[in-house]
Amino acid sequence: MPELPEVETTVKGLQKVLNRIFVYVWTDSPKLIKKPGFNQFEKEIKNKKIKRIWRRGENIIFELSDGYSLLVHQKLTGHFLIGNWELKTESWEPLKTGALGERVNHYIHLMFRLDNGLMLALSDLRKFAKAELWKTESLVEELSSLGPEPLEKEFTFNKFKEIVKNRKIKIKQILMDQKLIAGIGNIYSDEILWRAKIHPFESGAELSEKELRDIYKYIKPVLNQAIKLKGTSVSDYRDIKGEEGQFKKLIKVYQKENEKCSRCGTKIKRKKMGGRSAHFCPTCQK
DNA sequence: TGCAGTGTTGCTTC
DNA sequence: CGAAGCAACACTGC
Repeated sequence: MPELPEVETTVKGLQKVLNRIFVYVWTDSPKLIKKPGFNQFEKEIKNKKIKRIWRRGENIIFELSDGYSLLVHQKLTGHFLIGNWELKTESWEPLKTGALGERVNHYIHLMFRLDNGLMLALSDLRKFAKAELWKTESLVEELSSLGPEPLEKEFTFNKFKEIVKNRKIKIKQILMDQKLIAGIGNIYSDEILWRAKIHPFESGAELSEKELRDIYKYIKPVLNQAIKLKGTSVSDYRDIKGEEGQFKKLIKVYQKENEKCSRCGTKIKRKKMGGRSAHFCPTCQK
């Protein structure tokens, strides 16, 4: 599910577990806990208080007491749910209700019981999501290898130009590379480039100053608008209340192969780029 | 029925 | 060094 707007939406929803304490953790896929092993994870996270919940790129970070931080990356289909359902002695009884009903239950692979009785659950159809428990200090250092946050003031046009210029890789790949710019993925790179009228296969080094300005001009507005609409729902993505994101109404090219470009009527094309799909209008994106 | 495609990342290979 | 391919997994849709 997640690119910056979806993760931002999730982080906002998660604020309601601020100051809560982890009292119990359950998983049916210990493999999703990458650091440390599950047993140690369980031992260390117990009784830690959630002091701050924030986002860096597509990563969700729960800053905990005693100098620990829990990092969750939702990858393709992960999403958090908060509920007040009960824990039975023998088995967990996750959501009886909810946007996707029983379907959701089946995909919950990690659950935390909080000190006020609420459950914090991670649902993840494809099981690509990861959770890691770090010492906050080393996590901060780790995260510093990510590119700048595109919505921060410091992400100026000059900064953007510096990142793109002289890079021979395709502009869409530059936008999606988390080490260059953090938080933009397949959907929003397609959407930004359509608005800027730039072909996704254009190499960064070959873009003119004007073209760079056109791209830059749309990065923040597209992301901000998507945040306002709580992101884009593709298949299983839901916000923390189980609601779908509404940005899909404003999607112009992503997954719209063979539909007409709303600007010029040409059929939208899909073309492979390194195992992913790029969607674009072959007429207005040059 | 089978296979290509799906929001991401990270490893291996050339 | 870069780029490409593929694997992690489960499901949908043509």
